[in-house]
Parts: sequence; C-alpha cells; structure tokens
Amino acid sequence: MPRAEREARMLDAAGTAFARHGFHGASMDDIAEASGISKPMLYNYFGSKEGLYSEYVSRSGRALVAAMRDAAPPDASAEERLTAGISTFLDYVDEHRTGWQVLYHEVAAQGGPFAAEVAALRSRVVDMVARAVGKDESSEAFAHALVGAGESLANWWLLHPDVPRAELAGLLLRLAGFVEEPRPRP
Amino acid sequence: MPRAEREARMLDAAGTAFARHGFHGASMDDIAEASGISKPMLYNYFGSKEGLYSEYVSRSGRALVAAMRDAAPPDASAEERLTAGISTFLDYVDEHRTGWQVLYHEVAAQGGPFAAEVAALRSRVVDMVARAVGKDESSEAFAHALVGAGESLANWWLLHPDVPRAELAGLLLRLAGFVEEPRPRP
Amino acid sequence: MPRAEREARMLDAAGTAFARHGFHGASMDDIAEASGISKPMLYNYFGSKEGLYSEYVSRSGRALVAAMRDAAPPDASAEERLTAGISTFLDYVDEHRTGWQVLYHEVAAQGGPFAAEVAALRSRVVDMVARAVGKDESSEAFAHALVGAGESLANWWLLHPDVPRAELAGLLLRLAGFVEEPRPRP
Amino acid sequence: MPRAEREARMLDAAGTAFARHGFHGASMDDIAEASGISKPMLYNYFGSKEGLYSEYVSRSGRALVAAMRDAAPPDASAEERLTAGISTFLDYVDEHRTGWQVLYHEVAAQGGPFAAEVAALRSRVVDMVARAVGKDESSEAFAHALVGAGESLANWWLLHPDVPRAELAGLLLRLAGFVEEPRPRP
DNA sequence: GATGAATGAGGATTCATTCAT
DNA sequence: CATGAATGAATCCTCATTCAT
Repeated sequence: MPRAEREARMLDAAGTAFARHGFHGASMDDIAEASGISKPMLYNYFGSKEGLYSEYVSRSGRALVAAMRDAAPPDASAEERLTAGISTFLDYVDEHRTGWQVLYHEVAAQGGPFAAEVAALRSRVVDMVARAVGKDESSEAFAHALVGAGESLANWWLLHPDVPRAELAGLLLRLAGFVEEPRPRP
Repeated sequence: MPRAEREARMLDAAGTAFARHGFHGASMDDIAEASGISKPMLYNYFGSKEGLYSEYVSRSGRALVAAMRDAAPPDASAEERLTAGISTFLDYVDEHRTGWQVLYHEVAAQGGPFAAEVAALRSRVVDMVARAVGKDESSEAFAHALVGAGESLANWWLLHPDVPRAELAGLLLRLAGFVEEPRPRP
Repeated sequence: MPRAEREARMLDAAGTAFARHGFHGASMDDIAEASGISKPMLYNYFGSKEGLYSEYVSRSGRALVAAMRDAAPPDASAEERLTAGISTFLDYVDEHRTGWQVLYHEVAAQGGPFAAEVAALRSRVVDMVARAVGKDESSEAFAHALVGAGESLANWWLLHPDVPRAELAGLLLRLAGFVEEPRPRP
Repeated sequence: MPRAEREARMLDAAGTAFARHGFHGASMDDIAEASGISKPMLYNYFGSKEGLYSEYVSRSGRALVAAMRDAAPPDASAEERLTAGISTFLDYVDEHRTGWQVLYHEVAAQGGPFAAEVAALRSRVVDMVARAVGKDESSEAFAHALVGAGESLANWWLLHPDVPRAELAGLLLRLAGFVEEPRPRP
C-alpha cells in the first residue's frame, strides 16, 4: 500500500473518531482498528496522538481556507468575492462534515493546545471577510460577527438539510449589507 | 464551612478546570485539589463527574437565559427587548467568563451527552431573538445567524476588552436590521 | 433507646448484609442505614468492621453450639444425644437463616482472619458428634464427615423446604450408623 | 513467553489470591504483582476481575468434574464407580489445593454471581453419587449428604495429611452403605 | 451520648506509548 | 517495514474510619 494512501486512511479514521468523541474521548486503539492499520504505524506517521490530531485539524483547516481564498478570481469585486466565499464555505461544510465538526469544535475550545493554529486559520477567513465588507474601523468586529453568523448558520443547516443553500447564502449576504432592500424598521 | 459555600467552591474549581481542559481533559483529582476539598465530597455532592459537569453547565445556562429573559419589561418593543437582551448577554459573558466558555464549548460539541440541555437553552435564546426580529418564514435561520454572530463577537471581545460594549451592541442591532441607515451598497 | 436494643439492631442489620454480600461486599454505610443508626455508633459499639463481623459470627456460633449442647439431658444415651443435636441444629438453621449462612460461609473460608474462631466452634460440634458415635480410632474423621453431611443437607433443605425435618434427621441418624436395617449391599 | 504459559501464571497467581482472600478481598494489583505480569495484561486476557475469577473457578470445576466422570469405565458397577470417584476427588483436592479451596468457598457463597456455575457443577457430582447409591426417593437428599461428607472430610484431611487416603475412601464408602458389616447398634 | 460531614487510602479499569519479533 | 503484545501512569470512584458540633 502506498504511503500516501495509508496516511489518508489513518487520517480518515482519526477524523471520524475525533468528530464523534472529541480529542480526549477518541482512543488510539479505536482509530487504529477503524483504519485497519496497526497502532505503531500511527505513531510512526504522526508521532503522537496530539500529532495526529494536529495534522488532521491542520489539513482540514488549510483545505477550507485555500478553497475560500481561491473561490473567486483575484480581480473580482468585493461582493463577488464574498458570495463565492460563502458558497465555498457551505460546500465545504456539506462535503466535509467531520472535518468541519472537528474544526468548529476547536474554534470553541478557545484555550486548548491546538487552538492557536485554528485561531490563525480563522483569522485569515475573518480577514477575507473584512476586506470584502469594507475598511472602516469597526470592520474587524463586523467581520467576526459575520463569520460567527456563518458558522452558526452552517451548523443549523446540518440539522435542517432541506433548506436550500442559496437561501442561506442570501441571508448571509444580506447580513453583510449587500442587500437590494434594507430591512425596514419595524 | 457552610454547605452552600462548599458547593460554590467546588463548582468554581470545576468550571475553571472544564473551561481549560474540557470535560474529558479535566480530572476530578485536580478539581478536588483546586477547590481545597477532598474528592469524596465531590462525589457526595454531585454523584459523578458527569453530575458535576452537568450541574455546572446547567446553572450557567439557566443563569444566562434567565437574565436575558428578564432583561426587558414584558411590554417593551421588539427593539428594546433585543437591545436589552444583547446588553445582558454581553454582561454575562464579561462577568462569567468561565461559565461562558464551558457553555460555548458545549454548543460546539453537538452530539455529546450534555449537548441536549445546552441545545435546549440555546434554542430559547434563538426563539427570543426570532420573536424580536419578526415573524417571516426565514426568521428562524436569521435568528440562528444572529445568535452565532453574537457568540463570535463576544469571544472576540474577550480578546479585545478595550472595545466599548455599546459599540458591539450597536453592531449586533444593526445586523438584526434595526438601523438608521442601511449600509450603502459599495 | 436502651443500649442492648441498639446493639441488637445493629447486629441484625449487619448479619443481613454479611449474609447477602459477604464480609468485603457489605459496607458499613449500608449496615448503618439499614439499622437506622449512625455509623459512628457502629464504631463506638464494635470498634471496627472486623469487630462487628467477629461479634456477629461469634454470637451466632455460640448460640448454635450452646443450643446443641443443651439439647439433651446429660444422662441421655449416645443416640438420644445425637438425635437431639441434629434436631436442634436443623431448628437453628431454619430459624436463623442469616446467622447460619454467615457461619457456614466462614467455615468454607478456611484461612481468613475469622476462621480460627469458627473452626474452634465447629470443633466442639465435631467432638460432640464423635463422642456420640463412639470412641474407636477413626471416630474423629467419621465425625467430620457426619458434620459435613449435616451442613450440606441443611443447605439443601433451605432450597427444598417441603422436605419434612424428620426425614432429614432420620437420614443423618442412619448415616451415623443408628439404623434398624442396614442398607443392603446392591 | 508463550501465551499459554502467561495465562497459566496469571491464573495461578489469581487462584492463590482468591483462595487466600476471597473474591472481594483479592486485588488485581496484588494478582498482577504476584504473577509478575502487568495489570493491563490481566484485563487483556480476562476482561475484568469477574472474568478472571470466573475463568479460574470454571477451569477448576470442569477439571474436577471431568476427572470424576472419567474415573471409572462406563460399564463399572455402582460400587466401583463410587470408589473411583471418591479416589479421584481426593486426588484432586490433594493436588489442587487452591483450586479446591476456591471451589468450596464458592459452594458456600450461595447467592453470588458465580454461585450458579459452581452449583451446576456440584449438582453433576451429586447426580453421579445419587446414581451410584440407588434410585429410591430419598436418594437426592442422601447424595447431598454424602457429598457434603466428602467435602468436609477432604478439608479435614488437608489438616491431617498423615491419614492414609484409603482410610478416608473406606469411610466414605461405608457411609454410602457399601459395607461388609453394618455398624452395630450401640 | 449521637450525628452530619469529611477524608486518606486504595480498587478496578483504560489509555497513550513502546518493544521484540 | 509492520505488528502483536506489553506496560507505566493516570482516571473515576468507593469505603473504612474519624472529627466538630
């Protein structure tokens, strides 16, 4: 079996276990068994449980950020870039459910040993959003709010899969201020 | 030492440990030592590690929801209620940092044995928000997005304590659609 | 509450717990709760768990041996004494089921810390039997066998309470050699 | 070290500990240390303390019953079969002292979670004896008495090893009714 | 005298990690 | 390389025992 495939299988099994039970709850025994590869190989490839987790989180996060960054051509308008980013984000969540769960969990675990890396990745997303929505002084806070809204909405969507993706994207765009008509003051 | 104080100390130490290491990562030994009370007492008061965690989460969550519900008089307008709720939420996060961390962490752990209770509490917040922002069909999704925005913003604020609370509240209100002037289309 | 009654209640609860769960399996907490008397009292009266157990075993054993010794007048014949002893023994087992269970359990635990006392009590029973069945050289072994037969039969009887007591007594007497007609060689 | 030998060592140490302290009193720590094998191996091989105990009891019991069943050729007479069974039983007790102690102890612990299996094994012995001594209505009780006599005698013999085995066997046979001359009525 | 409340010590069990083959 | 087999170090939990009131 080629090295790359072995690695992929291990990471796959690890992701499933981490998503289901969390870092502490998942056991190396289970991961080894689920991947069909012996425990010493896990250690040979990833050094430790932390190494394995870190690698999984890191890959998932990089994949998400890269996809969002490449979602729109560099010369696109702010609105186009935001639209493409939102769409790509929702695609990612839909297609990499376990990866997303682990990532989001780590976002929430603010102080842990892996939080730094995830925080850095999330910062890049926030920056993208901030650049797209404008440059005034409060845009960083605003971007944080928008990213949180997107995360929450994505999680809600996983429980309500019938809601069409476009509706969610529209909602987020409206939140971001890209609206035909403002919500009238009640 | 009166029974209530002992209990408070244990819950305090437990909260800190859970916030820092998560449920699995925190050990009853450490909690006992940090609270200055012996392990058997933890079991006498809370029955098990799960019981202790559950009690901590439960209290924190109830306190938050109750505070938000009572934030505005019943005859207040939607905007007033939302404003008061946001303000109360930010107060809570500011004053009960560890409680908030544990709660938010549990929001992210979507499948665990305690998630149900936290999910129920969060639902009540979402409902409050949904009622405040209107009744159209997409308001549930919209409310989820707003709540996520608030959570994310609160976490960001904890890292940037100099930002005045009013600014955050204004931002969230604007997101909710209560704005003097819509963001102009760029 | 008079001291004697308190003691009796504690011993009663202890006997039940010991019979049901064994020495190690029974907990002082349970015994205290079952007797309706607080744990410190148990320690005040019996010093330790071992003390409590020992006292219970000791009383039960002494009661059994005393009853058997006094079962027949001193001038009775061997057969009469044996008959009376067997009958008394069966009475005891029937009426003090828990005491008997604990005693027999201790007989079987040959090496434990309480075995010595129980062994001494049992020796006295064996001696009585030995004196009753005769004085030839093998009578000690023979008496041991008879006592074991009685114990086993008593336990069997507890599971088959419909068998009349007289039948068991007859069987044991026949085993002891006091028979009208010997079992014919098949 | 081959797997079988490791297992044997663990069972050996377990037997000693269980015979000396009983199920509850024996600790897995002690068993592991006595066997020179680490605790996790005990769990790997036997699953739990109960599993270990159960396996030890089960093996000991099966060995005893099998030996007794195969002690005589199938076409032997009742007396021959009984003689052979008694002899085999005494051999077993002599050669597997700890196994016997644990088994006998479990016979006395009438209600525990392992009692059922031991009771079933003992029943088979009782049945063998019942078949050997005849078929009248009281033979079950009689067989129970005889088996108890054998057990008690065996225990006595362990404390008096100088008594020749044949003497004990003769005594038991005589009790069973296979005698040249009945004990004369005193 | 009597008890609610407290704890030190230890028990069963699991897990990340590492060799010997 | 690859793995079956092994373990040191925790972890959760319980229990006999003792104070302070």
